[in-house]
Amino acid sequence: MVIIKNEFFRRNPKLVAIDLLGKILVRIIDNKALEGIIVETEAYFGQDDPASRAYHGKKNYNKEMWDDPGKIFIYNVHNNWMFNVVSHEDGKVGAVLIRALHPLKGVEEMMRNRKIKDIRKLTNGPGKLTKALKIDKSLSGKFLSPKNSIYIEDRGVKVKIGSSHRIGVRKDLKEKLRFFVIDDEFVSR
DNA sequence: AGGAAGATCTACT
DNA sequence: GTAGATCTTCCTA
Repeated sequence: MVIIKNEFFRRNPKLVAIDLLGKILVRIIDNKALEGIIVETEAYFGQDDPASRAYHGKKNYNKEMWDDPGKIFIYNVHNNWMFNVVSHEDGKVGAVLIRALHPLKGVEEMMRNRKIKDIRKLTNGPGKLTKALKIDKSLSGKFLSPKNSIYIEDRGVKVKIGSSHRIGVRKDLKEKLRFFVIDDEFVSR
């Protein structure tokens, strides 16, 4: 039961993406905890990464990526909120996108937020998990912290990790930057 | 004012 | 499994 500190995110986003698998994302709503194991992530770099939001330089909608590691960065795509954590070494730019969770606690609450009954479709995609956990733009720019009702814990869960190219990306890098837990049914696709 | 977006849902072959 | 409609932010003009 260790809450992850901001320093965890002060390194290459690829390493952060790998290390986040098996960690627990905790979201507090009305004093109740909604929890899920992180089972799918993607790493994004800065201006040399054509798939990154930061590729075209600093803009209003992406400026958080230049901020300190550990900050939450949220953007909207097709009416879906994408949940990222700013991750980079000093002087660089980058973020890790959380793509899927394996629900642990507060499942009833999440189903109500999503208005569905099938648990397997509850949090198996980036836009789905933000709705289930009531994450939206208002959290963008805040740090992961119990103070802000959202944080990540390490409970020592061990997972088998696989990798692939990123999803939905038009111009991907050669490197494989999507990481997921092997044999977990909550991984998207 | 117009358009595009790292997705999701639904309805099928 | 794949294909097509969807509809909200936020960008560029």
